Parts: sequence; structure tokens; C-alpha cells
Amino acid sequence: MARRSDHTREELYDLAMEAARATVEADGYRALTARNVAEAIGYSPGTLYNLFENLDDMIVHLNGRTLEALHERLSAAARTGDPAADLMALLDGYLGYLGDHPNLWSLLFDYSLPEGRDLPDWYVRKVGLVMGLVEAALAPLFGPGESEDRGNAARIVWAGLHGICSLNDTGKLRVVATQPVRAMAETLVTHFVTGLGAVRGGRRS
Amino acid sequence: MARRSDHTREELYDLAMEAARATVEADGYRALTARNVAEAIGYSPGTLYNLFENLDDMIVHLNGRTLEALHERLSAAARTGDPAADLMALLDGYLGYLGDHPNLWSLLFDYSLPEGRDLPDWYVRKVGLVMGLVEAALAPLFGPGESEDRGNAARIVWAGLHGICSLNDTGKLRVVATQPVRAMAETLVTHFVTGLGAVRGGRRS
DNA sequence: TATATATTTTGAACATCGTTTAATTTTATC
DNA sequence: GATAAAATTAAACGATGTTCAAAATATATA
Repeated sequence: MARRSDHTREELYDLAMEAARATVEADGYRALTARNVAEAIGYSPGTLYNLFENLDDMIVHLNGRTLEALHERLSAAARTGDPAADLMALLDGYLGYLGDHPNLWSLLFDYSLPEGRDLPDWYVRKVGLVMGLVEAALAPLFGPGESEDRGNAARIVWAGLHGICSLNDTGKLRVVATQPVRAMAETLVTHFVTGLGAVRGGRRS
Repeated sequence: MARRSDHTREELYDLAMEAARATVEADGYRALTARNVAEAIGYSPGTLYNLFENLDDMIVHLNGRTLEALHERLSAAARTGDPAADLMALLDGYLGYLGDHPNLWSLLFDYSLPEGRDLPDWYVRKVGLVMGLVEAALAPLFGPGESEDRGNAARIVWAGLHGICSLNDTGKLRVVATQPVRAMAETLVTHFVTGLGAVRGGRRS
């Protein structure tokens, strides 16, 4: 009871990833089990352990794909050269993706590896690509030799934006009626850019 | 094979919460199982289902206690009336708690209820208490009739701060070497307050 | 005090989970 | 066609959340 060359290893990997994606998207991350994915692709659970180290590893790979999709969506935003405006465009893309794929977004950000285990390098590199888009939007505020400051600012904006969406998503921000997420994110971005401009304008002039 | 009045229901609740806390703190949230907690308090797993609706419910209760502990720690910070300084003091408390109880902090913020289920009101109220501390720190920047704006600003700062710590904790911010988390948080707070002051100073003068 | 009732607590069971492994089937090699 | 290598599987293991009838205790009633 075994097969071969129905699919290559790469095809199998794609099948598994696609099935995992569909499962999470349809039924949430709690439905992402080895048996569910295996059944969806017509293989036994054991086969998945030929492709991934374990389920955690599979989730990291799936999150890697989600990260790519998010990057692609954010890349579609046009660049005007105005930091605030370009960040708003990124915000649009981010919230758009979150709205279209809430369960994948949840898995991407809420999931964390067991204690001790670190994210693999190829994953961190994908994160870096997304961060690069934020850096590019902030670029006009920085001089050519200030790439480190620029990178840190990008990380802060990215993380702040994520915090708003994350807490909102899990209901941990819903203290009495408040602004919608988009407005909060806009306020964060504009105020941060204003503050950044004030400090940096002073330093550079 | 049963007992009674070894402990009252309240004592049992305390025992369970304490055992759950110790388990998470020592071995991470993945070790928080019904059987582990039951064994730690000398009762059978079934008894836990007299105290909590299910494990998710137990986690929400534990997170409620964590929230109280965090609130207590943040309350200890002295208030000077200078928003930036007071926010830094809160930041100190926040990072201090995170450093002392990383696993409890993880469970508090990374855990999310299954799709559809909402956090109970008593929990949201506890969140509101913590948010109140941030609001108090920001208060000097707002007029007496602007409590809504003040609340929104507090939520934004709180969420932004959380985003930085959260992404940092899960390794999703570690793109090449960068600032430590404290510096990022400080930058976020100062720039945001600066931006907020610029906008609001204009409106009020 | 003896009996009846109500309440806790439990052990055992159920379905499911991640993961491992020996056995089986297929493919590739000679 | 026989042999070696590789892929796939079924079955099993231990552990999980959760349920529930039975058992044990406490309380109320007589």
C-alpha cells in the first residue's frame, strides 16, 4: 500500500500547503491537523512527516507562504514619495489582507513556536522583505547614511500597526465603544511620522 | 471515592488557578493541560469541569489574574504629570513584568479564543483598568471634555507598545541586528506623544 | 439516631491529537 | 526477473479535552 511518482516531492509539498491553507481559511487554525491535511491530499498522515519535521514546521512553512502573499499585496501599492501617504497605502493593503484572510492572518501572527525554538533564517528573510516596504515608504525622512535609523523606524511602525490589529482581533481592545481599527492605525502612523519629522527635521537642518 | 469540604469551591478555584499559573510559568503554555493541573492540586480532571466551563475558560480566568498582577505592577509607578515621563514609567513596569513572567505574558497576549467566542465582560473590564493607567498618563494632553480622544490615544499607545513586545517575543522582528525592545518602545512613545502634542497643541491654543 | 436527598468527586470511557515504526508496495538497478 | 532502495502506509503509542454514570460524602428530614 504505497505509491510513487503520483507526485514529485515538490508537488506533494504544494498539495499539502494548499490543503493546509484551505483548511485554516475555512475552519480556523484549530482545524489544522495532520489527519485533516493528509485526508485532503489523499495521503496518509505519515507522509506529511516526509515533507515536514513536524506540525510546527508545517505551520511555519504555511506562514511563510502567507507572508509572501501579504508582501505581494503590499507591493501593489503605488509609491508617491510622501511617507504618510505611502504608509496609508500600506495600511490599506494590510487591512485588506486581514479582512480577506482573517484566519491565515491569525495563524501568521498569533502562532508562536514552542519555547526555545527559533524561526528559521529563510523565514526571517521573508519578514525582512515586508519590512523593506515600510522602510521604502519612510525613506524620504532619512539621509543616505541613516539606514539603521530608518530600519528601526520601520520596525516600530510595523510593530505598532500589528499591535493595533492584533489586540483588536482578539477583542482585547474593545473597552467601551471606540474608533475603528483603521482610524487608530491612521492616528498612530500620522502622529509617529509627525514626531519623527520633528526630531529628524531638527537634526538635519 | 469522593470528598467534600476539604476545600470550599473558592479554595478549589484558587488552588487550580495557582497550579495553572505555576505550570505555565515553569513549563510554558503547552504544559497547561487539565490532567497536569488536576494532579497538581490532588483532584481528578473532572473536578476542574465543575469550576470552569472548559480549558479555554480556565485560561481566560488565568489571564484575568495575570492582568490583575500587571495592573498592580503598573499602578506602583509614580505619577509626575509629564505624559512622556509617566508613559516611560509604565513602560518600565510593563517590560519588567514581561521579563519576570515571560510565559504568563505570552499566554495573556498570544492566546485567543476559538472563532466566534468573545471575551467575557468581567475580563474586558479588567483590560479597561489597565488602559485607565495609560489614559491617566496622557491626561495632561487633553481637555476635560475630550475623554473619548484621550481613550483612543491610550488604546493606540497601549496597542503599539504591545505590538513591539509581541513581535519581538516571537522573533518576528529580528531582521538583522536592531535596537533592543526598550529603545523601540521609547521611540514609539516619544514620537507619538510629540505628534499628538503638535496636533492637539494647535487645536487648543 | 436512622433514613433520604442532594452534592461532589471520580474512574473509566470516547474521540481525537501528534508522532513513530515495522511492514508493505512501488520504483529503480542490475 | 531478481535485488536493492525508496516511499507510503496501517497500526500503534501516549497524551489530549471532555463527558457521564457510578460512587462517596455531606446535609436535611424523620
